[in-house]
Amino acid sequence: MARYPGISLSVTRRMPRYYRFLAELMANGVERISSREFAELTGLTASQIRQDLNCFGGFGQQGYGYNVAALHTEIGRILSLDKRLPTILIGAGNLGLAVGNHMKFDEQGFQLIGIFDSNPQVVGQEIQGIRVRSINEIQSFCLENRPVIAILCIPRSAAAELSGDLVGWGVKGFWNFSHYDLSVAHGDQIVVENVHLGDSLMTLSFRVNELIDQ
Amino acid sequence: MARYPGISLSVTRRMPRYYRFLAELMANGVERISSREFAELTGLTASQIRQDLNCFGGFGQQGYGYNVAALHTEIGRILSLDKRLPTILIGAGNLGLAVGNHMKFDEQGFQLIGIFDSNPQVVGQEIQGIRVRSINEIQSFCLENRPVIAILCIPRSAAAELSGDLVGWGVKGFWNFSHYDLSVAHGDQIVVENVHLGDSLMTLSFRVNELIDQ
DNA sequence: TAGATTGTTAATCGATTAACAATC
DNA sequence: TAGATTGTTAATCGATTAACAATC
Repeated sequence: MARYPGISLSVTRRMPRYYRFLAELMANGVERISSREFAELTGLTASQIRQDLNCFGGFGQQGYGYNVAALHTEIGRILSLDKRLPTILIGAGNLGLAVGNHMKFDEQGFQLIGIFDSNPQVVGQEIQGIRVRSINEIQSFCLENRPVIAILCIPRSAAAELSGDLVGWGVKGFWNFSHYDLSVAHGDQIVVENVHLGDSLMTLSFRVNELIDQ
Repeated sequence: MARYPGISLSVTRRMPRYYRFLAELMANGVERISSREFAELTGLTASQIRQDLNCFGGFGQQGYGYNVAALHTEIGRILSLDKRLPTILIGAGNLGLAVGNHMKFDEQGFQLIGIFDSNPQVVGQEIQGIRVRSINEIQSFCLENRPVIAILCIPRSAAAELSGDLVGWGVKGFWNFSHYDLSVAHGDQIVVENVHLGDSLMTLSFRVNELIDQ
C-alpha cells in the first residue's frame, strides 16, 4: 500500500516547492514561519499551504506556526529524498550530458549507476566518474543491476522502441525528456515525469504574445 | 487586448501537446481525425479536446472530424510559432549549452540573438554561430537590441540579482531554469515559464516510492 | 436521407479558498 | 489568560466530463 494514498498530483507537485523555500529560509537563519508568511513568500495562499501539509500530518503548532528545519526534514522524508533509487541515463548528447552533470541525484533520491549511448564516439567517455556504455549492453546491464528509474534523453523514435523493454526489465519510473508520450503507452504500471521542453517553450510563446498584443 | 482573452493556463498547456501529436499524424500520412480517435491517441477525453479547440474557434466539421494539417497550422498560428521574438540566453554552463544547442528556437517562435556568461573562459566561444558575450555587456546589449525573452540558465542568486534589471530593460517573458521564483517577485507584468528540473525530479521520487511501496 | 461527429450547454467532479473552532 | 495560528470543515470556484441538439 502506498504510504500516502489519495494524495493528488497537484499537492504532490507543490511539495518540492515547499522544500526548496524551506531550505532557503534555513539558509537565512529563519527558525519559524506561519502559513501566512510562507504564503506571501511562495505566492500561494495560507489556506492551501495548511491544507497541503495536513495531507501528510500535523506539522505545525497553533499560535506558533511551523518550525522551518523540522518541516524541511519532514518533507524530505515524505519525498523519500534519502532513498537511492538505482537510475540509468539513456542518451549522452547535449541534453543527457547537461542533465547528468547538472543534477544532484544523491540529494534528490536517486543514484546514477549507468549511462548509455548509441554513438560510438561517446561510448567509453566518463561522466561524473561513470563510463558511458554502448546501448547494446543495456539489456544485460538492466537484468544484472535492476535499475528502477530511467532518464530518457533520446529522440522520440528511440524512446518508443526502448520503453517497452525497460518496463519489462523492471523500470518503474521515467524522467522523460523525449517527445514520446510514455504514459499513454504504459498506463499506470509506471510513473512518468515528463519534461517537454518544446511544449514549455511553445506555451511561453503563446503567453508572451498574449501579453504584448495589447 | 489579448487575442484570446480568458483562455485558462490548463487549456494553454495542452495546445503544444496537440500540436506535437498533429505533427506526428501528418508524418504518418493521416488526413483527418475525430475527437474520439485523437483522445485515444493523446490519452485525453474527446470532450476535452473539442472544448479546448472551441476556445479558439470551430476548426472541426460535423460528421467528419478535424483536418489534421489544417488544425496543425491553426494551432501553430494560435501559439504564434511563426513569430521571431528576440531572445537572449543567460548562462552558458552545462545546462545553458544544452538548451542553446538542443532547442529549435526558430520553429517555436523565438530568435536567439545573444548569449551571456560571467565565466571569462566561456566568453568568446561560439554556440550556434553566436559569440558568447560577457555578462558585463548585457545592459548595453539589451538597451540596443531590446530582447523580449530571456532564458535563465544561471544560479538562483544571479537570477535574483539580474531579473529586476531585465524587466526594467523591457524583457517580457522568461524561460526560467534557475531556482529563483521570478513570478513571485514580478507579478503579472511578465510571463514566466519555469522549468524546475529539481522539483520534477523530487516529484518523481515521491511518486515512484508511492508506487513501489506496496 | 442516414450516420457520424462536432459545438455547446448542463452536470459532475476536484481543487482552492474562506471560515472558525480547537489549542498552543 | 489573551493572542496567534493551526487543523479542519464548509463554501466557492474552476476544470473536466457527459449529454445532446445542430449540422455536415
